[in-house]
Amino acid sequence: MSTKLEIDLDRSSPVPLYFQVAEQIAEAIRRGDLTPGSRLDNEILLADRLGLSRPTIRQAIQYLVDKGLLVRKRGVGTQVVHGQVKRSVELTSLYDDLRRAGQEPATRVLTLEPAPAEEDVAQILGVAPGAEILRLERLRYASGEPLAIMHNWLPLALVPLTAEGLEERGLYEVLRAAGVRMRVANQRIGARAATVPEAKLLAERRGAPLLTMVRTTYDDQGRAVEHGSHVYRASHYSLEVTLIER
Amino acid sequence: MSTKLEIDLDRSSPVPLYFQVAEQIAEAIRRGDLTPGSRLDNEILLADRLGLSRPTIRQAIQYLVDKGLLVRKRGVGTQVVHGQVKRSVELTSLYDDLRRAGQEPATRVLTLEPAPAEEDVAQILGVAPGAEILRLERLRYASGEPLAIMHNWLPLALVPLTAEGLEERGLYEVLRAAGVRMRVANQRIGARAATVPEAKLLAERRGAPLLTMVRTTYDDQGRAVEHGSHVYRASHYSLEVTLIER
DNA sequence: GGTGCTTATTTGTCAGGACATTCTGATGTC
DNA sequence: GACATCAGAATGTCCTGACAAATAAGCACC
Repeated sequence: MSTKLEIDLDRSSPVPLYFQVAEQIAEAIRRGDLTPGSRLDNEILLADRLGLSRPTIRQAIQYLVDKGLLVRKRGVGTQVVHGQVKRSVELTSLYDDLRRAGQEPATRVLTLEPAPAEEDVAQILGVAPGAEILRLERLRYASGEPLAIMHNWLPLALVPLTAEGLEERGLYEVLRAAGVRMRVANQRIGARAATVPEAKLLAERRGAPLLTMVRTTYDDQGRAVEHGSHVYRASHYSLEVTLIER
Repeated sequence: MSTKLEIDLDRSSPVPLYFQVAEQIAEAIRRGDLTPGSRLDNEILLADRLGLSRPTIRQAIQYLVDKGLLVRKRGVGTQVVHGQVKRSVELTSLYDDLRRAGQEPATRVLTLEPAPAEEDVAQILGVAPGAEILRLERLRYASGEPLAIMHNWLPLALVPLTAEGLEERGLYEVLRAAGVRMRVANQRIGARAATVPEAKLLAERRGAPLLTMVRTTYDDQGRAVEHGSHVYRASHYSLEVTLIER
């Protein structure tokens, strides 16, 4: 199976060589040039052909193995995985997900104000109880229908937020644009029946099943940057997660 | 912050050196010898002190960065993350989760029989429509209370399953013990109201909110090894997921 | 006193080589 | 014909060495 797999390298580019290789292999898989189950040339041959060292090739392949596109087996070789692996787990927001799905999302900001931190939220965000934090409440629509009620709490000094900005872009996008580098998120996903006010906001019956998600996001340094408690209309939304075991 | 951080290496052990280093650093973090925010010695110094090369040290650190325990910054150094990062995402089953939480789980096998594959399941598992596959239906209890109804479909030739085996161990444990190496899982999580038969089995009211999960698990090669459709009592269970962005 | 430049430190990337381990298939033996 | 043994091939681990890029701190200059 010696698919010749053309790879162009640009040594003057600031993009690392291993990443250039990885992207072009991934692209070949997406395009179908590399079919599931087909074997890649061995690392030494690849390195030789591209004029790179074996560690660089290994780094490229390792990157794709971590993303779940390739499988390595010692003594055998490297293969493209069978089966359609969806895109890997990412730190995305509901807004991003909806946009990717082609449904133009809309947001109504219900609350955006500083407020003293309740004890539990204060502990999660790592601030003193009673300290001022930003409280944010939004209603998210997709295709004109209400979809989710979203509560968020953020450290006050983090980033300047405006209602206008939050109605045009997702919270994550705003944070990222402001230079916040989110790295770890802890999510607890559950379900419960809608209360009367929730039902009213979401155009559901009282008692309708809601999907709930409580999430805390940490940055680079492990500092909490956002804590959110959201409810989704189960009839209109579900969450997708892909797990990859290393 | 020159925490001395003793690390013993056993060069005669078959355990890779980078892994020995990684485990002992992780252990030091767990023990509290390395406090959140503290900086590790730089890679070159570490390599020197342990008599290892820098790539080996880097591999050890990279392993822990991927697990979310450490953070690297160019020009700055490597730090232990602030904040309690729960254990990383893993391919675990409900059974494993319950056992870890100290609740002795119990299982009642309702159905365990070969059956012709419906079209949708056949496509997911990659077999011909109408081919024989194994259909499995279980009721899972925790602390004596019913918790979940679990439907699974598996390729017939995969592994011999017995009702006795499945009442003593989780499905994942049985599969793993039989040499199946699961690597990727795709989960869709949602919620809906309980139907009457579901409510009866789970000791809930009709219409009670249920957490639903549809999952397909793939092995090493990307072949589907299991497809499941489960419902959980939302009042008694929630899912936890940790995302790490690389 | 503040601003911009320089410099030291640290991780990121890359090269090339050596040996170990594991898996597959072929070969040989009983 | 079935089983054990062996050789080849591929990835896994580990080494040494070098330069690049980003960050932070100190320093000179205005």
